[in-house]
Amino acid sequence: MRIGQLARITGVKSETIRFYEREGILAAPPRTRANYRDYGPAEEARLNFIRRARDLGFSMARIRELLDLSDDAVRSCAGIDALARSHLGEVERKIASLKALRTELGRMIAACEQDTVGDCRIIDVLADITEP
Amino acid sequence: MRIGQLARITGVKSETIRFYEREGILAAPPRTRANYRDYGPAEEARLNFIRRARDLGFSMARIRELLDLSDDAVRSCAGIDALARSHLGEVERKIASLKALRTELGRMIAACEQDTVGDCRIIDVLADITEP
DNA sequence: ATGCACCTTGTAGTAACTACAAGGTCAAGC
DNA sequence: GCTTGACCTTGTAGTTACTACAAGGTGCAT
Repeated sequence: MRIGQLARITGVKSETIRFYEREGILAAPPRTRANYRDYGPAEEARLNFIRRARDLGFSMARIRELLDLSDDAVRSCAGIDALARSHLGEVERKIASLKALRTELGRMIAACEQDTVGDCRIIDVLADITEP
Repeated sequence: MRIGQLARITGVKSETIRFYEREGILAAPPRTRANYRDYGPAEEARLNFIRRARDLGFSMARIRELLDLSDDAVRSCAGIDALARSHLGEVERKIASLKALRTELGRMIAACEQDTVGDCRIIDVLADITEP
């Protein structure tokens, strides 16, 4: 498929897809006779991954590392282990923060249902999550 | 406290704190005789919140909305409810994605412990999470 | 009174997009 | 066969959310 269709499917703009290629995070696909980029389903999956990871607040450097975990068999098991553990720590922290946020938002909605506005503790709710 | 100490405590650079003030996401604090910004614990909590929310991939506009939930009593209960529900949806989605990522990272680490490298399914793991 | 660490404003640079300009490609319709 | 329109190409410039640096003021300790 061409870049436009891939953009529609993934919700990532054509310009951004080309940007990812320039940054080396997405491989340059084969070209058609007309010099158009020609993508397959593997690129679609990879692009969806990148998009989600960005939405979760991972930097491009961090995403590059995650993709490396997936890409090369070159890496040693010890290397994979260390990298995966480090990412796992970040993921756990994010989950903890989001759960705290979810609880507070749920509480506010519940209070509203009873028309008892009650003050918002959103700010305090993330206060004791351990440092990133 | 002055901006430097607030920066050390929160891990947010002084320049970034001033930037948040310019953007109206953090109120301008009182000044000392020497025209230095003078912060209290409320600003510290707010700043920690902003920092965590950014780390979780929320845009500044979205954070502004969350802080508005907390700030003004002006808003109607219906307004609070709608906004909180919308944020709750985003939070739930992020949690689901992160849990999938956590599972896969855990699987890879476990495989490594048995020296059975096994291929990485990180990319596929976020594939079926519903669209943001 | 002179370092020194700290603060002030302002401007310019970075990361990760995003938009736009100027032009090439190609299937569809007249 | 030629044009129209949707699509593609590269390249450059703008946006968001910082980040770094310059040029100078403040104030405590020697």
